[in-house]
Amino acid sequence: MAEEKLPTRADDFAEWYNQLVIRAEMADYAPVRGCMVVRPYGWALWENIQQALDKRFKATGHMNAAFPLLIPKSFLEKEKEHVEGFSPELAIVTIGGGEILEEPLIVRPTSETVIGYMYAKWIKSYRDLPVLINQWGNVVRWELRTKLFLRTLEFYWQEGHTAHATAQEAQEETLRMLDVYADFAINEAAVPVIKGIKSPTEKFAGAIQSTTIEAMMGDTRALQSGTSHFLGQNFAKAFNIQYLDVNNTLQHCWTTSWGLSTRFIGAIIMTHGDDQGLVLPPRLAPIQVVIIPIYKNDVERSAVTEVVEKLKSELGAFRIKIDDRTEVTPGFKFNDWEMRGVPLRIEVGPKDVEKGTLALSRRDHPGRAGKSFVPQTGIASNVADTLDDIQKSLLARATVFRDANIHDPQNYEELKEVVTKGWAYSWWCESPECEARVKEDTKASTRCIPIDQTSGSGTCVVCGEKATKKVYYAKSY
RNA sequence: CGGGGUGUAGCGCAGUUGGUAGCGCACCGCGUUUGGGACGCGGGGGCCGGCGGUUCAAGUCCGCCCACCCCGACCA
Repeated sequence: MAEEKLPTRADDFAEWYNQLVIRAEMADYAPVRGCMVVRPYGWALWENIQQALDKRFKATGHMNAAFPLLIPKSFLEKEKEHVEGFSPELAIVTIGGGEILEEPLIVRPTSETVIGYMYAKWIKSYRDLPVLINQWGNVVRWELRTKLFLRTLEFYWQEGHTAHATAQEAQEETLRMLDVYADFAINEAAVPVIKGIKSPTEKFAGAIQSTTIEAMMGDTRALQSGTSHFLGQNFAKAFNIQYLDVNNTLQHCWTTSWGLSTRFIGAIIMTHGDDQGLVLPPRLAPIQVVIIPIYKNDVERSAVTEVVEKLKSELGAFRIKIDDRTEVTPGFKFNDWEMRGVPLRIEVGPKDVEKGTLALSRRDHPGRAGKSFVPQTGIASNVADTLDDIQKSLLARATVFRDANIHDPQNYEELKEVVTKGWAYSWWCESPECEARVKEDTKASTRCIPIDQTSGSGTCVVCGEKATKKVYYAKSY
């Protein structure tokens, strides 16, 4: 077993995160620098994320497919911004089967190019549109500074790629999928997110416009948790994705792409985690209820086991785990499962057998504070209600925390102060110079221009010029 | 790639003026324990990052490499 205490978040948030990911067995370091192994407990969480998203993708008319890992290097070069954005972080295969390849292959950093190539083959007529495809897969980006889940050389994600007849349709798709991400984040992961538009300097390489869901982590830094891009006709032109319209005129398609990655696991950890460890949202938690039998001797054991068996059948609708390890004490198990973030714990001991009760502990109130004694009868509906309540309270708590750490600086000096301890929400004249100046002075970047903002105008907090949009500035992961 | 740091058991560390390696946790066995991180006894485990040098003798001194971590230029 691991050592007893994690560093606290206040002491060292980065170290808290690193140790927690390892000790909760979410992931581990792989032999290659910057690569991670996602362990079964972490992958189970990812599978629940996948399910929640995939259901939504299907409901909005998308189908899954699989495109290859290897892409001809020349493909990347067909879109100018795209190649400039990605070339520094490409892994390139130059030898295959012992022979030097005539054309090097890149390990996909994202799949716009191959998918664009295929779409050009498949799309002939307006009747073929829209094409709505998603792929679940992995990509490689040769990052310099890595951190488990948040930034690794290889990561797992989904990338949706769609082609449309009109710009408007493609823009609608971009926003539709941003809504899907926000709905997923808020309602499944209990992670409050802000939907917004990336500044031109922060957008995806090759996009006309990128939108994002931004979340605030427990140290107040921002995390881009999902993105959706309107690609205009950039890739359609680079790959000749064309169709004949109703008037028999050849047109370029309008395309989009959108992605959410295993980074989101990091978002969940850093949004809800506390000094005891992980706190997983009930709807996504691999284990929703852990049951811990407590007994001193064989007589007690058989009586307790009987209750546990009954619980097992009554709680069939939930993801449960019975921790019947004999080599560790109940006290150890309490701490262990709290560290792993299981939302609800049920303890069954001799006293409960006698009184017809159970001890129920909520993870969102760690330690003895979250423990209450409840009757065995009606446990299934009690569990359902409690999980639901935990889900709600996690979202509420994270939202309160976020809003308490968004500031409204009145001038540039205040902005510089505020971004050291939270986010700034300020008028921005939309000039890249002001954006760059803030980054230079504070390390905080623009996160997004939120979509939901009241119209109006003010003066740019940096230069004092007229501004019609407010933007979030924050340090980010 | 620039600045700083660290390499000794799975992890965290100690190792004195050079004398052939130890502690805590984890792991294995037995017993007692078990309602908030149990205890006793007994075990297993090391090319001391690598190569070379000095020396009768190097974890320790010298040189050169290598790896990793932290901080600065890029990113879901």
